[in-house]
Amino acid sequence: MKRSPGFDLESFLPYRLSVTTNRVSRAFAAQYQQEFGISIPEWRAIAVLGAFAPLSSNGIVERTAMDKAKVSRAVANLLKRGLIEREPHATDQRLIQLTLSKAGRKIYEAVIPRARAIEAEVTKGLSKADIAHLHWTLDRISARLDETESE
Amino acid sequence: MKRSPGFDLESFLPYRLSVTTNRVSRAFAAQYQQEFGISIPEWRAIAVLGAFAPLSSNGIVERTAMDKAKVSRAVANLLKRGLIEREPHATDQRLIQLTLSKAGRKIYEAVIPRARAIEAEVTKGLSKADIAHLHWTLDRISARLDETESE
DNA sequence: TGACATTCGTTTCATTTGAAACGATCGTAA
DNA sequence: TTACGATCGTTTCAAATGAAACGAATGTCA
Repeated sequence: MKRSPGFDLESFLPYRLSVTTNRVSRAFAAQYQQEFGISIPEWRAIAVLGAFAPLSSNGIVERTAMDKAKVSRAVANLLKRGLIEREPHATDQRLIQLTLSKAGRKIYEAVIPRARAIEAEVTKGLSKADIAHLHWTLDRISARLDETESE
Repeated sequence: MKRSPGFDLESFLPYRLSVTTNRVSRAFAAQYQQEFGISIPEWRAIAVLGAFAPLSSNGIVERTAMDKAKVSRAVANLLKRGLIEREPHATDQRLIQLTLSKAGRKIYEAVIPRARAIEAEVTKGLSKADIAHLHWTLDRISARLDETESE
């Protein structure tokens, strides 16, 4: 009557994903933190502002998969440190247009190559095809989650 | 002088890993929470105790990649709820032998097939080879992190 | 126009988190 | 034996987190 023989947590996919991802996140956070003094939420906000500014806070929410409270706090910090600038939206007073400041863009341009370097380091030993396959796999899983969550 | 043209956060591997993994974790946490009333740290402790009991708290730490504070809290909760039992180690008074109780094993055996089912659901559409490749890829990344961190 | 729901962003609240301090126990070496 | 450092597990503390409440602004529809 003994079921589930030899369940192995270490080969359980959600566990493996979680552990590996957390390690990667830590490695990155350490870099950003010590070299640029920014957290991961702040880095994400800077990244999308660098590419898509001007954006509202909600625009950042949509592009970073962070909830609005987190974005609000990240934005508040970046404003306090003068890395982004805000100005009211022309017609919709609820929206706030956010842009990288001079200093913010400087950090953006310093961080990007650094980020790419760390990404390359982590994926060293993987071929282009391996990496493409990983992205494809993550896409498939995400798609499955979309289906599952909307049931 | 404009560097880093078109950096795309959504194809940035650490970001993708983080977002996808968090979604998977949430989906699982919701299941465990509502069906069995246990958190992810608690579930992990139960999982390794189910397979390797008796274990000390430190044994759980080593097999779950959680820090000892987290394990300590999870163990305290499971004890309070009568899902695990503790008895002193024969020779080393610092160690505490932990085992699943009757009720704990019941939950363990109920959760395992459920966990496998959700895993199967998330990986639906992926072939055996795809999943094997994903595990292999995560192994490679972990190995790279091992090297990087020990430098 | 007015009433009502919705959206935006902030703030509050309870919970979770990891780092560090801690007491207790053990191993080791003088 | 007696120090001294290491290990085990708990607890404390400050920071991060997400859910929910909130005020302000906009959209919708009668």
